[in-house]
Amino acid sequence: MDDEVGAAGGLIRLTFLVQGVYAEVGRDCDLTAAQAQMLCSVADRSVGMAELSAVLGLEKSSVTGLVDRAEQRGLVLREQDPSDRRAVRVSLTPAGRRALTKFRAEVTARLDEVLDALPATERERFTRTVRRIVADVPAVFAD
Amino acid sequence: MDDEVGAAGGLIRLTFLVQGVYAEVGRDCDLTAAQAQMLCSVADRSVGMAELSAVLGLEKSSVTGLVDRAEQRGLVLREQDPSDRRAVRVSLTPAGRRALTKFRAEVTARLDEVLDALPATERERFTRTVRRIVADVPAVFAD
DNA sequence: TATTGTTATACTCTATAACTATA
DNA sequence: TATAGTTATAGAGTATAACAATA
Repeated sequence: MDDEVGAAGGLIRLTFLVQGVYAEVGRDCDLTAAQAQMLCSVADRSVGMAELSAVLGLEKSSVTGLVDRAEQRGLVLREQDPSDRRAVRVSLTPAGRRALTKFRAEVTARLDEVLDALPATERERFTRTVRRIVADVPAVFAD
Repeated sequence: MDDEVGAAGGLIRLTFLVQGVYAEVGRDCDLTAAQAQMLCSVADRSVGMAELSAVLGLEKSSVTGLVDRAEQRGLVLREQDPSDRRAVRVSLTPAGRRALTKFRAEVTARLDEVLDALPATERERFTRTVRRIVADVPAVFAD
Protein backbone atom coordinates (compact mmCIF):
# COMPACT_ATOMS: atom_id res chain seq x y z
CA MET A 1 0.00 0.00 0.00
CA ASP A 2 3.04 2.13 -0.19
CA ASP A 3 2.94 1.51 -3.91
CA GLU A 4 -0.46 3.13 -3.98
CA VAL A 5 0.93 6.60 -4.48
CA GLY A 6 -1.73 8.99 -5.69
CA ALA A 7 -0.86 11.37 -8.47
CA ALA A 8 -0.53 14.27 -6.04
CA GLY A 9 1.57 12.20 -3.67
CA GLY A 10 3.93 11.41 -6.51
CA LEU A 11 4.35 15.06 -7.34
CA ILE A 12 5.13 15.80 -3.75
CA ARG A 13 7.76 13.11 -3.56
CA LEU A 14 9.25 14.39 -6.76
CA THR A 15 9.44 17.80 -5.16
CA PHE A 16 11.26 16.28 -2.22
CA LEU A 17 13.73 14.70 -4.54
CA VAL A 18 14.47 17.96 -6.29
CA GLN A 19 14.64 19.87 -3.03
CA GLY A 20 17.09 17.29 -1.76
CA VAL A 21 19.31 17.80 -4.79
CA TYR A 22 19.08 21.54 -4.30
CA ALA A 23 20.08 21.28 -0.67
CA GLU A 24 22.94 18.86 -1.30
CA VAL A 25 24.43 20.78 -4.19
CA GLY A 26 23.94 23.97 -2.22
CA ARG A 27 25.99 22.51 0.60
CA ASP A 28 28.71 21.66 -1.92
CA CYS A 29 28.71 25.20 -3.25
CA ASP A 30 28.28 26.75 0.19
CA LEU A 31 24.93 28.26 -0.75
CA THR A 32 21.60 27.97 1.02
CA ALA A 33 18.56 27.23 -1.11
CA ALA A 34 17.33 30.79 -0.67
CA GLN A 35 20.68 32.23 -1.67
CA ALA A 36 20.94 29.96 -4.69
CA GLN A 37 17.47 31.05 -5.72
CA MET A 38 18.40 34.66 -5.39
CA LEU A 39 21.62 34.30 -7.38
CA CYS A 40 19.67 32.51 -10.10
CA SER A 41 17.21 35.40 -10.21
CA VAL A 42 19.96 37.96 -10.55
CA ALA A 43 22.12 35.99 -12.98
CA ASP A 44 23.63 38.16 -15.66
CA ARG A 45 21.47 41.17 -15.09
CA SER A 46 21.21 43.93 -12.61
CA VAL A 47 17.97 43.75 -10.68
CA GLY A 48 16.06 46.07 -8.40
CA MET A 49 14.98 44.95 -4.94
CA ALA A 50 11.31 45.27 -5.83
CA GLU A 51 11.73 43.05 -8.85
CA LEU A 52 13.66 40.50 -6.82
CA SER A 53 10.90 40.58 -4.27
CA ALA A 54 8.31 39.86 -6.95
CA VAL A 55 10.29 37.12 -8.68
CA LEU A 56 11.18 35.33 -5.47
CA GLY A 57 7.77 35.82 -3.92
CA LEU A 58 9.22 37.32 -0.76
CA GLU A 59 8.54 40.51 1.15
CA LYS A 60 10.84 43.40 0.39
CA SER A 61 12.27 43.27 3.88
CA SER A 62 13.11 39.59 3.47
CA VAL A 63 14.98 40.38 0.29
CA THR A 64 16.89 43.12 2.08
CA GLY A 65 18.18 40.52 4.52
CA LEU A 66 18.92 37.98 1.82
CA VAL A 67 20.90 40.49 -0.20
CA ASP A 68 22.62 41.80 2.95
CA ARG A 69 23.99 38.38 3.80
CA ALA A 70 24.97 37.61 0.22
CA GLU A 71 26.70 40.97 -0.02
CA GLN A 72 28.62 40.34 3.19
CA ARG A 73 29.75 37.07 1.69
CA GLY A 74 30.91 38.84 -1.44
CA LEU A 75 28.42 37.19 -3.78
CA VAL A 76 26.46 40.23 -4.89
CA LEU A 77 26.86 43.97 -5.15
CA ARG A 78 24.45 46.84 -4.51
CA GLU A 79 24.78 49.85 -6.80
CA GLN A 80 22.83 53.06 -7.04
CA ASP A 81 20.34 53.24 -9.86
CA PRO A 82 21.42 56.24 -11.94
CA SER A 83 17.88 56.96 -13.09
CA ASP A 84 16.03 56.65 -9.75
CA ARG A 85 17.67 57.80 -6.58
CA ARG A 86 15.42 55.62 -4.42
CA ALA A 87 16.39 52.47 -6.23
CA VAL A 88 19.20 49.98 -6.01
CA ARG A 89 20.54 47.57 -8.62
CA VAL A 90 21.78 44.20 -7.43
CA SER A 91 24.27 42.26 -9.54
CA LEU A 92 26.64 39.34 -9.10
CA THR A 93 30.29 39.74 -8.20
CA PRO A 94 32.77 37.48 -9.98
CA ALA A 95 32.62 35.19 -6.94
CA GLY A 96 28.84 35.17 -7.12
CA ARG A 97 28.98 34.33 -10.79
CA ARG A 98 31.36 31.47 -10.10
CA ALA A 99 29.15 30.11 -7.34
CA LEU A 100 26.07 30.33 -9.51
CA THR A 101 27.73 28.67 -12.47
CA LYS A 102 28.91 25.79 -10.34
CA PHE A 103 25.56 25.43 -8.65
CA ARG A 104 23.62 25.41 -11.89
CA ALA A 105 25.95 22.95 -13.54
CA GLU A 106 25.78 20.52 -10.64
CA VAL A 107 22.04 20.73 -10.18
CA THR A 108 21.48 20.24 -13.87
CA ALA A 109 23.85 17.29 -13.97
CA ARG A 110 22.17 15.63 -11.03
CA LEU A 111 18.67 16.06 -12.35
CA ASP A 112 19.67 14.99 -15.84
CA GLU A 113 21.08 11.89 -14.24
CA VAL A 114 17.70 11.13 -12.75
CA LEU A 115 15.99 11.66 -16.08
CA ASP A 116 18.58 9.66 -17.97
CA ALA A 117 17.50 6.62 -16.02
CA LEU A 118 14.29 6.67 -18.05
CA PRO A 119 13.86 5.15 -21.50
CA ALA A 120 14.32 7.81 -24.17
CA THR A 121 10.72 8.03 -25.32
CA GLU A 122 9.36 8.17 -21.81
CA ARG A 123 11.88 10.79 -20.87
CA GLU A 124 10.98 12.99 -23.79
CA ARG A 125 7.28 12.71 -23.12
CA PHE A 126 7.81 13.43 -19.48
CA THR A 127 9.92 16.50 -20.13
CA ARG A 128 7.40 17.80 -22.61
CA THR A 129 4.60 17.43 -20.08
CA VAL A 130 6.63 19.09 -17.37
CA ARG A 131 7.22 22.03 -19.67
CA ARG A 132 3.55 22.25 -20.37
CA ILE A 133 2.62 22.21 -16.71
CA VAL A 134 5.10 24.87 -15.72
CA ALA A 135 4.53 27.12 -18.67
CA ASP A 136 3.19 29.80 -16.35
CA VAL A 137 5.64 29.39 -13.51
CA PRO A 138 8.29 32.11 -13.42
CA ALA A 139 11.69 31.04 -14.62
CA VAL A 140 13.85 31.28 -11.56
CA PHE A 141 16.27 28.82 -12.98
CA ALA A 142 16.85 30.07 -16.48
CA ASP A 143 19.03 28.00 -18.78
CA MET B 1 14.41 32.03 -25.22
CA ASP B 2 12.34 31.66 -22.16
CA ASP B 3 10.68 28.76 -23.92
CA GLU B 4 14.02 27.04 -24.04
CA VAL B 5 13.56 25.38 -20.68
CA GLY B 6 15.98 22.52 -20.21
CA ALA B 7 14.71 19.30 -18.72
CA ALA B 8 16.30 20.08 -15.37
CA GLY B 9 14.96 23.62 -15.40
CA GLY B 10 11.49 22.26 -15.94
CA LEU B 11 11.80 19.97 -12.96
CA ILE B 12 12.90 22.89 -10.85
CA ARG B 13 9.99 25.03 -11.89
CA LEU B 14 7.67 22.15 -11.18
CA THR B 15 9.17 21.98 -7.72
CA PHE B 16 8.45 25.67 -7.27
CA LEU B 17 4.90 25.14 -8.27
CA VAL B 18 4.40 22.34 -5.75
CA GLN B 19 6.23 24.25 -3.03
CA GLY B 20 3.97 27.18 -3.71
CA VAL B 21 0.90 25.02 -3.28
CA TYR B 22 2.35 23.62 -0.07
CA ALA B 23 2.99 27.08 1.30
CA GLU B 24 -0.39 28.49 0.30
CA VAL B 25 -2.39 25.60 1.64
CA GLY B 26 -0.24 25.64 4.74
CA ARG B 27 -1.16 29.26 5.28
CA ASP B 28 -4.83 28.33 4.93
CA CYS B 29 -4.45 25.59 7.49
CA ASP B 30 -2.16 27.65 9.70
CA LEU B 31 0.70 25.20 9.27
CA THR B 32 4.25 25.86 8.18
CA ALA B 33 5.74 23.52 5.61
CA ALA B 34 7.92 21.91 8.27
CA GLN B 35 4.98 21.39 10.58
CA ALA B 36 2.84 19.94 7.82
CA GLN B 37 5.67 17.58 6.97
CA MET B 38 5.97 16.50 10.54
CA LEU B 39 2.25 15.92 10.96
CA CYS B 40 2.29 13.85 7.76
CA SER B 41 5.10 11.75 9.17
CA VAL B 42 3.28 11.10 12.40
CA ALA B 43 -0.15 10.57 10.86
CA ASP B 44 -2.03 7.76 12.54
CA ARG B 45 0.88 6.27 14.40
CA SER B 46 2.88 7.06 17.42
CA VAL B 47 6.47 7.83 16.53
CA GLY B 48 9.71 8.18 18.44
CA MET B 49 11.81 11.31 18.11
CA ALA B 50 14.70 9.37 16.59
CA GLU B 51 12.46 7.91 13.92
CA LEU B 52 11.00 11.33 13.16
CA SER B 53 14.50 12.65 12.88
CA ALA B 54 15.38 9.95 10.35
CA VAL B 55 12.20 10.28 8.31
CA LEU B 56 12.35 14.06 8.12
CA GLY B 57 16.09 14.16 7.60
CA LEU B 58 16.60 16.60 10.48
CA GLU B 59 18.87 16.61 13.50
CA LYS B 60 17.31 15.36 16.70
CA SER B 61 17.51 18.78 18.25
CA SER B 62 15.65 20.29 15.31
CA VAL B 63 12.88 17.78 15.79
CA THR B 64 12.73 18.63 19.47
CA GLY B 65 11.97 22.22 18.55
CA LEU B 66 9.51 21.28 15.85
CA VAL B 67 7.60 19.01 18.20
CA ASP B 68 7.81 21.59 21.00
CA ARG B 69 6.09 24.24 18.94
CA ALA B 70 3.51 21.84 17.56
CA GLU B 71 2.79 20.63 21.08
CA GLN B 72 2.37 24.18 22.34
CA ARG B 73 -0.11 24.70 19.54
CA GLY B 74 -2.01 21.59 20.58
CA LEU B 75 -1.29 19.63 17.40
CA VAL B 76 0.73 16.77 18.83
CA LEU B 77 1.24 14.98 22.11
CA ARG B 78 4.33 13.56 23.77
CA GLU B 79 3.86 10.36 25.78
CA GLN B 80 6.31 8.21 27.65
CA ASP B 81 7.29 5.01 25.91
CA PRO B 82 6.24 2.23 28.29
CA SER B 83 9.01 -0.09 27.12
CA ASP B 84 11.94 2.36 27.13
CA ARG B 85 12.18 5.03 29.78
CA ARG B 86 14.47 7.17 27.64
CA ALA B 87 12.04 7.28 24.76
CA VAL B 88 9.05 9.39 23.84
CA ARG B 89 6.14 8.65 21.54
CA VAL B 90 4.70 11.49 19.51
CA SER B 91 1.14 11.29 18.22
CA LEU B 92 -1.50 13.64 16.85
CA THR B 93 -4.15 15.27 18.98
CA PRO B 94 -7.65 15.50 17.51
CA ALA B 95 -6.82 19.05 16.46
CA GLY B 96 -3.64 17.83 14.82
CA ARG B 97 -5.55 15.14 12.99
CA ARG B 98 -8.06 17.69 11.77
CA ALA B 99 -5.32 20.01 10.56
CA LEU B 100 -3.55 17.20 8.77
CA THR B 101 -6.71 15.93 7.12
CA LYS B 102 -7.58 19.38 5.86
CA PHE B 103 -4.06 20.02 4.67
CA ARG B 104 -3.78 16.76 2.79
CA ALA B 105 -7.17 17.15 1.18
CA GLU B 106 -6.44 20.66 -0.02
CA VAL B 107 -2.98 19.90 -1.31
CA THR B 108 -4.26 16.86 -3.15
CA ALA B 109 -7.14 18.81 -4.63
CA ARG B 110 -4.88 21.61 -5.82
CA LEU B 111 -2.37 19.31 -7.42
CA ASP B 112 -5.02 17.17 -9.00
CA GLU B 113 -6.40 20.35 -10.47
CA VAL B 114 -3.07 21.02 -12.11
CA LEU B 115 -2.94 17.50 -13.50
CA ASP B 116 -6.54 17.56 -14.66
CA ALA B 117 -5.61 20.33 -17.04
CA LEU B 118 -3.73 17.71 -19.06
CA PRO B 119 -5.28 15.41 -21.64
CA ALA B 120 -6.11 12.06 -20.07
CA THR B 121 -3.48 9.99 -21.85
CA GLU B 122 -0.74 12.49 -21.21
CA ARG B 123 -1.77 12.76 -17.57
CA GLU B 124 -1.64 9.02 -17.06
CA ARG B 125 1.73 8.69 -18.72
CA PHE B 126 3.06 11.56 -16.70
CA THR B 127 1.82 10.16 -13.42
CA ARG B 128 3.27 6.78 -14.22
CA THR B 129 6.66 8.29 -14.95
CA VAL B 130 6.57 10.35 -11.78
CA ARG B 131 5.87 7.20 -9.80
CA ARG B 132 8.77 5.50 -11.46
CA ILE B 133 11.16 8.33 -10.70
CA VAL B 134 10.21 8.62 -7.08
CA ALA B 135 10.02 4.92 -6.37
CA ASP B 136 12.96 5.27 -4.01
CA VAL B 137 11.99 8.51 -2.33
CA PRO B 138 10.53 8.04 1.16
CA ALA B 139 6.79 8.52 1.40
CA VAL B 140 6.36 11.52 3.60
CA PHE B 141 2.97 12.20 2.15
CA ALA B 142 1.31 8.82 2.31
CA ASP B 143 -2.14 8.45 0.78
C1' DT C 1 0.11 59.86 -2.96
C1' DA C 2 2.62 55.93 -4.49
C1' DT C 3 6.94 53.55 -4.78
C1' DT C 4 11.72 52.01 -3.34
C1' DG C 5 14.09 50.35 0.03
C1' DT C 6 15.59 49.87 5.03
C1' DT C 7 15.10 49.17 10.07
C1' DA C 8 13.16 47.10 14.14
C1' DT C 9 11.19 43.21 15.91
C1' DA C 10 9.65 38.59 16.46
C1' DC C 11 9.08 33.89 15.25
C1' DT C 12 10.23 29.52 12.80
C1' DC C 13 13.62 26.42 11.26
C1' DT C 14 17.95 24.36 11.42
C1' DA C 15 22.58 22.87 13.01
C1' DT C 16 26.45 21.99 16.40
C1' DA C 17 27.97 20.91 20.84
C1' DA C 18 27.35 19.53 25.40
C1' DC C 19 24.49 17.29 28.49
C1' DT C 20 21.21 13.69 31.14
C1' DA C 21 19.16 9.44 31.63
C1' DT C 22 18.57 4.92 30.28
C1' DA C 23 19.89 0.62 27.74
C1' DT D 1 29.55 2.28 25.42
C1' DA D 2 25.67 3.41 22.68
C1' DT D 3 21.12 5.31 22.21
C1' DA D 4 17.01 8.61 23.18
C1' DG D 5 16.14 12.96 23.91
C1' DT D 6 16.89 17.83 25.64
C1' DT D 7 19.20 22.30 26.36
C1' DA D 8 22.01 26.15 24.96
C1' DT D 9 23.38 28.82 21.42
C1' DA D 10 23.83 30.80 16.96
C1' DG D 11 22.58 31.92 12.33
C1' DA D 12 19.46 31.89 8.24
C1' DG D 13 14.98 32.90 6.54
C1' DT D 14 10.67 35.06 6.74
C1' DA D 15 6.83 38.35 7.93
C1' DT D 16 4.64 42.66 9.81
C1' DA D 17 4.81 47.34 10.86
C1' DA D 18 6.83 51.70 10.81
C1' DC D 19 9.81 54.64 8.55
C1' DA D 20 12.78 57.71 5.10
C1' DA D 21 13.64 59.33 0.66
C1' DT D 22 12.26 60.01 -3.85
C1' DA D 23 8.93 59.93 -7.75
